This record gives sequence, structure tokens and C-alpha cells, in this order.
Amino acid sequence: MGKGRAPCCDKTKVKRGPWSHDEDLKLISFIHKYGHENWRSLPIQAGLLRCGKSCRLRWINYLRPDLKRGNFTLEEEETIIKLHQSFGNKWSKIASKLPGRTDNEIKNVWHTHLKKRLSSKDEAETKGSLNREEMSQESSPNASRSCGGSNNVSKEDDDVQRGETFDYFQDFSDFTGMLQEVDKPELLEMPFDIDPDVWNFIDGFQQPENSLTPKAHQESEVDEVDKWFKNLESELGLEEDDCQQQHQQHNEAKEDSPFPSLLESYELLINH
DNA sequence: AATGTTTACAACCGCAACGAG
DNA sequence: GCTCGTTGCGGTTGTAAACAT
Repeated sequence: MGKGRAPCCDKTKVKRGPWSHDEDLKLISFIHKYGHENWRSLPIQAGLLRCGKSCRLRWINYLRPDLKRGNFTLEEEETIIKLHQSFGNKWSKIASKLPGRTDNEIKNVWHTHLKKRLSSKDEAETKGSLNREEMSQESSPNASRSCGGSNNVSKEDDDVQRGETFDYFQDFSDFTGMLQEVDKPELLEMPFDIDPDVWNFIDGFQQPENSLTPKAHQESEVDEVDKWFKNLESELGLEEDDCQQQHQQHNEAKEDSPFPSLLESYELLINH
């Protein structure tokens, strides 16, 4: 039948490299509306000149609303170290135990910080010259690591600190234009029915059961969405009370699937 | 201030696993 | 059971920002 493995995409016809905000918006908007049933066909349907693989990666590693988007806490780092001891380089397995963290992120943290730290600790231990002060500082349970940022970051600050994803929302007209583009009737012709699980995934941000920390249990699904929006608002400089009230009222009013209101909330932010 | 070096992380690549036909 | 298409995973690279000289 086949004459060898088909390439995942025609590399001469797809864009590569860093994603532009337009592309991000197209992807977010499309997935919000239709989910991601088929990554291969998604870029075509969403009007993106990207490989499906690239879209998947961008969504999973960067655009997904349930990502924590902050520096790793010491607790998380210790978890990674422990899990790495038992699983090795099974990053996805490790990521499944750390809600809101991606395998790619964990892998990066491992290579840039943890590996070095461990090896320097080993060195120090073998030399018997471990600095006790440094150690006690490192083992402080509430300390938060800062890669290139302040070490005195609160949890709240931490959550919004690194999220630069939506810097580009500054040009609201771009975004509305983008939504309209995705609203094109020809793009609405979806060849599949959206699996309810897809909505559950995006809307509920369900974590694997065994990955839920007590804290994660406390946070309702709606809180997660709210968090995401607050982050977004913060990025947009739209933290005024009226905007938040509108969003809250909007959330309270939602009945069936909260998911469509997510997109509506985007519009709310834009019209603000 | 200019230049070189290091760090952090987003993105790509290729392979393996899996499921459908 | 085999083939092929698609997705997921882990390793690696590219590059912008931060830092040092």
C-alpha cells in the first residue's frame, strides 16, 4: 500500500519557529470552539500554516489554560527529584504527578537547575564542605525558586508572574478579527462531533486522580478557569473591579456547559 | 556602552506506541 | 496479523534575555 512513512506535514508549506500572537489566538479560539479531536487536520481547519504536531505542542506546553505558569516551588522540585529517582527520564510520567506542569517544562527545569544542583551537592558532599547555611535556605518549605526573577515571590504573584502568553492581547482589534476569521462558515464545517470528554478536558481541567494534592482538591474547576481569566486580565491590565464583576456575574449566570462562556468572556474582555 | 558568555525555555525532530481498517 | 496514520514522548537545538567582563 504505502511507499514508506508519510511525512507528518509538508515542511516547505508550514511555518516554523516561534509562534506569533495571531497564531496563538487562532489556535486558542479554535480549540475553545471545537476541541482538538484531530491534531493533523486542526491547523487546516483553524487556518494555521503549522504542522499539527506543532499545534499540539504549543497548546499542551504553553496555551492550555490549566497550566500553572509560575516558577517551580521547592516542593515541586523535590517531587521531581524523587520521581526522577524512581522513573528516570519518563517526563510525562513525572508530569502526571505534578498538576499544571508539562513534561517539557519539567524536563527543562531538570536540565537547567536540578541536575546541576544535584551534582554540585554531590560534589560538596564528597568534599565534605557543604555550606550548612545554604542547605537550610534551600530546604525551606515555603521558599520559591526564581529562575531569573525575585526569590521573594508570593504564590499569587508566582501564578501571574511568568504568563506572558497574552501580552499581545493589547491589540484587541486583532483578536476580534481573529475570532471572526475562525467564525467563518467554511471553518465551522466540522467533520466530527465533539467528544464530551474534550469539553470536560478543556473546561474542567481534570487532573489524574493520583496527582491531586489536597490543595488541588480544594480548588474547584471554576476556580481554575477564574484563575486563568485573572491571569489574562492581569496581562491585559484589566483588573478593575467592574471588569471582574462582569466576569463573575457572567460566570454565575452560566448554566449548561460553562465552556462556551469561556469564549464569551474573551469577548467581554475585548469589549472592555 | 559594547561585547562575549551563560542561562532558560520554547520549539523541533525522530522514534515508538497505539488503534483502526 | 499486518500496514498505515496519528499521537505521544524524550532528546536536542535555537535563540532571546540576563549577566559578566
